[in-house]
Amino acid sequence: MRTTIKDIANYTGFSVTTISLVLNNKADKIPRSTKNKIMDAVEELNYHPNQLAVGLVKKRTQTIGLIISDVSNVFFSTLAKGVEDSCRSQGWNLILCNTNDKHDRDMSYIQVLANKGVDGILFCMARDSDKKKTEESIQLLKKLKIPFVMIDRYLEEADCSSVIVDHRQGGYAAAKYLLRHGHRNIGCVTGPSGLEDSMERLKGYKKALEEYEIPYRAEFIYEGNYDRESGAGAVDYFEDKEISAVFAFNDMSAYGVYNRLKKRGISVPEGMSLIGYDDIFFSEILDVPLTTVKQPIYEMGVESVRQLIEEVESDAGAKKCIVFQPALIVRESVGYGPAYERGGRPI
Amino acid sequence: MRTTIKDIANYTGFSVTTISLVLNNKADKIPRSTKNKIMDAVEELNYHPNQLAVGLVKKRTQTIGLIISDVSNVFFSTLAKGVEDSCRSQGWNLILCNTNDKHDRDMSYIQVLANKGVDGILFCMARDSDKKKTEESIQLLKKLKIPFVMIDRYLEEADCSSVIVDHRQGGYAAAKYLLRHGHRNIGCVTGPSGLEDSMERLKGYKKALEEYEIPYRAEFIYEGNYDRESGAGAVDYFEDKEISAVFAFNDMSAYGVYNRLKKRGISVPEGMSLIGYDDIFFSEILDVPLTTVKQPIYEMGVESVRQLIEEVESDAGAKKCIVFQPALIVRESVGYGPAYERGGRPI
DNA sequence: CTGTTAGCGCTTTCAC
DNA sequence: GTGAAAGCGCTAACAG
Repeated sequence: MRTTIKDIANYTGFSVTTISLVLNNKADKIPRSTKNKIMDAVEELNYHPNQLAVGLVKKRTQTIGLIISDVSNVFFSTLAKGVEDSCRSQGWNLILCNTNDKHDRDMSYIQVLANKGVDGILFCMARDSDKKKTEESIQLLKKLKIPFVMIDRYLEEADCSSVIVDHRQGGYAAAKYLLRHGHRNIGCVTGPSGLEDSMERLKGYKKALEEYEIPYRAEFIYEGNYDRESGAGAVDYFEDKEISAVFAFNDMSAYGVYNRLKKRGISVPEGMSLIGYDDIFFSEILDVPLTTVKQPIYEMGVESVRQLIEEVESDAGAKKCIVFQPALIVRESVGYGPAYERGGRPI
Repeated sequence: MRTTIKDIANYTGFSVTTISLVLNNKADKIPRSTKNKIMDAVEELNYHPNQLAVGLVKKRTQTIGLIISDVSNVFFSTLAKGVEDSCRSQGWNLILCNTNDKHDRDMSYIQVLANKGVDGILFCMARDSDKKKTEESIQLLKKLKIPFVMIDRYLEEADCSSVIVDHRQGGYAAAKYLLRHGHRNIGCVTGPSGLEDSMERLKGYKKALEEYEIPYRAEFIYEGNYDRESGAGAVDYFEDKEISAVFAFNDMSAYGVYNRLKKRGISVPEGMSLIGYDDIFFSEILDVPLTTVKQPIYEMGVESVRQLIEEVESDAGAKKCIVFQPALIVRESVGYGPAYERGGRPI
């Protein structure tokens, strides 16, 4: 049997109250000598409070839940790492929940976590969530009165904290970098048109064009699916479009672009400039290291925990939307375009 | 305030005992009518038992802890996915613990998990654990009487369950595949000589040579560090060794080999055959897709949970060492060697 | 068939 | 300064 607080009481001759008091640093009026005796006994009997009992009475467990779709996806595993590191450093624990992007698992995990008495939830909503499902999740969370912060998703209506990245800025930075290098006809390989992050990147791209007073041309946009095939398909599609650079909305499709170009004997960056998004680990080690846009995923994990704990500890607290800026990672896949040679307008 | 069992009792007019009985399916003698009333009330008041209270009295939490060094490492995130999936399907939960390979974090997490009342622990020991530290961890686990299964590490002495992969077999399979393709002079790029998995792969390699009655030549072995640089260094080292194939002990170093060969104008598999180990995701999408050895990591996660839960539920139960066999994934990086053309001895 | 009661291990109010 | 006692929400003997 584990040592309990009673054991310490018996062993030292004090009451459980006294033990509890000194263990919880509420022992203003208890003399050093008593404290010492108790601490010695704790050490000697190797006492560690049963956190189930503590949680039951304090209604705090120092535990949070992380709901994501799939830890084996590098985005989420990086996030989870940040979350876990942040938890540990503050003495908290983490319950991991994979939903495989199923909304009903979101729902059931929220309930399970509530039953386990987590103090808060970090919530990456399932991708299959439409407006109604989203609302349902949020509603449940609110009914259960569990503090939560949404990750990678911002909801105007839902009064809650979010940690997101500014994809528009990411798209803008990528496009502008290309423009500054003298590219004017820039093809895009987007993600599925339903996804907000893809749409935002596109908006950023448009904004950069506007700044350069270059008309937006729909035929330069190829709707992809964030996979290699999309990249390859885009190259075929762009064949007759006189494009000097491609902005792929993620590295996977950038890689597809790269391979298909190579197959056609077009080299990067000489024959075509290429920029990606995500900075997945092999982007750095390709033959032509990929210039790309990196999201501070780990930091988002860390920050979301900070925000969540703050809300937990202050009971509610101010809801915030924390926006992270992606960073342009310059490597070797972008060269100078025609406008640059003609005396472009580098800012 | 959350609905409690008392609320259900008041609402229905029955006692908490009766409620508890029907909720726990121990209500043999309770009439349908009563049951129905209770279930209706449960539904209506949206009652969910507080698992902290349940855990406190039952001494079971349906929760396990997973101690690994780093979720953001793809090996562990894949494992974690298997573990979590397996937990969910059985109604269990998972507390995730990252140690960054620090032994003292192993120790503190074990204690924390115990305090939280987990029913068992899946334990990937920190890499920095020497014999003494290893013993210390195991000792603690045993003192705490927490069922645990070791992952990726087998300890003869420690009477406990393990889930491991047969790296010797992996090394054997890779080497034999090369031999069957007519290669006789096969270079190896190993991992650090201290790591057991690397040593095991080497033993498998030797065993295959023996089977073919080919003398083992120490100069064909290049000690690497599981990184790209190791692969590049190996190519330089092998330059004057008349080797027709390289067995890299992981895909990262295989990739290093591949790149350096390319730089030297040697093509794979025409100029040199190459085989890797791990099957990391980009091995498949390289220009020359890499033939490699794949560990069933996800399945190991699933299986380790199965074993752990079995031990938890049977109180102790039989300790087992579950050995997984790696699989050879044949792609395009291995060609035929000199012995094959001279009429080799394919089995 | 159902209810009373005694905990599980802890915190906290209140009294001495 | 310290302790008795109530109670967190639940389960499980034991009665009846």
